[in-house]
Amino acid sequence: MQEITGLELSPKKVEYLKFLFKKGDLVRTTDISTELNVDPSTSTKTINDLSGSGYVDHVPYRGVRLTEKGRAYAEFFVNRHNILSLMLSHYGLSAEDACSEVSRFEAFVSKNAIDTICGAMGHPTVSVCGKIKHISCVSR
Amino acid sequence: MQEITGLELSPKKVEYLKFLFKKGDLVRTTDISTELNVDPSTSTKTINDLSGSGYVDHVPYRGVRLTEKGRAYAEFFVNRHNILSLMLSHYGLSAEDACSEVSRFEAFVSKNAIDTICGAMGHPTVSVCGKIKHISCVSR
DNA sequence: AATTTATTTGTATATATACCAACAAAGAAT
DNA sequence: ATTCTTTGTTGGTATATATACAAATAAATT
Repeated sequence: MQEITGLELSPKKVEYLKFLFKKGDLVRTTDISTELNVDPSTSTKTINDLSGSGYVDHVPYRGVRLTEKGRAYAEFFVNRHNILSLMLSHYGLSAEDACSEVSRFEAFVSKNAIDTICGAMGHPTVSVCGKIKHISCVSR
Repeated sequence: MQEITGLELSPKKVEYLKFLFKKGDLVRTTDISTELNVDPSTSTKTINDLSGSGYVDHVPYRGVRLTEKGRAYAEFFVNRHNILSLMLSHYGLSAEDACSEVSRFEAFVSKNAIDTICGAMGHPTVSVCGKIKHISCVSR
């Protein structure tokens, strides 16, 4: 498995993986389109992209699920979101504001930066948005 | 002058304004292309865009300068960069890492968030990247 | 089997970015 | 001042991302 830099995927694709991770198992492309407010054809196409680069397996007309690689990335993406939200909440942003602010820029924050921030925080396990796991977080 | 949300311009356009602000006066499109590592044709086109939306004045074959509006935005962009860099440096990132990390995502952080963070920091005047001014920073 | 629903494919649009080649203007040199 | 050189601009083309509508197709339901 290659190194995660954190900058591999566009903001939208990060959303897709986080949603698939949250749902856990086989997910229908229509569920994705509902959740992310896009046309079903859009989610199918994006899923095809993600499938082509190995993040998901897609059985047409059946559903989508994360690959091993996709799961690892999704897990990082969720942690990244939570760590950044926690950070912003330390500077006076409400949970909701922190969360929505982070959603806009999280795709552009590297794994290196997240590992460093996470270490400086003492590897917290709870954020304002959800729990934080530390599977892949290198101690710094 | 309309309210600044901070989300008006793309990352590249933010770079353009920050560079123009740094240079101060009339700037040649070629200087921009050199600084931002883009083709001269690219900088000319982008400047035309920025001119169309009122951020710069462009006299073809002569140069570019910020409008009043452009200057106000650029000033905010520089402050935003510095405040975010300072924030990341609080979590163990070096000045260079903080600065380059922030460069990637700063365009997606709202003025509201920056004002809040800035207030929580006690309106610092110095960052790891440069000085911070507080002209337009609403106290929170 | 027929109909309805879900999904995919094909085509199309919009934004942002950027390169190259062709052209125009400005400044310098004769 | 007319040419030469440098600088700057425009037009054409291309990529990546994200999106949607309409048509086609597969699956599920009656």
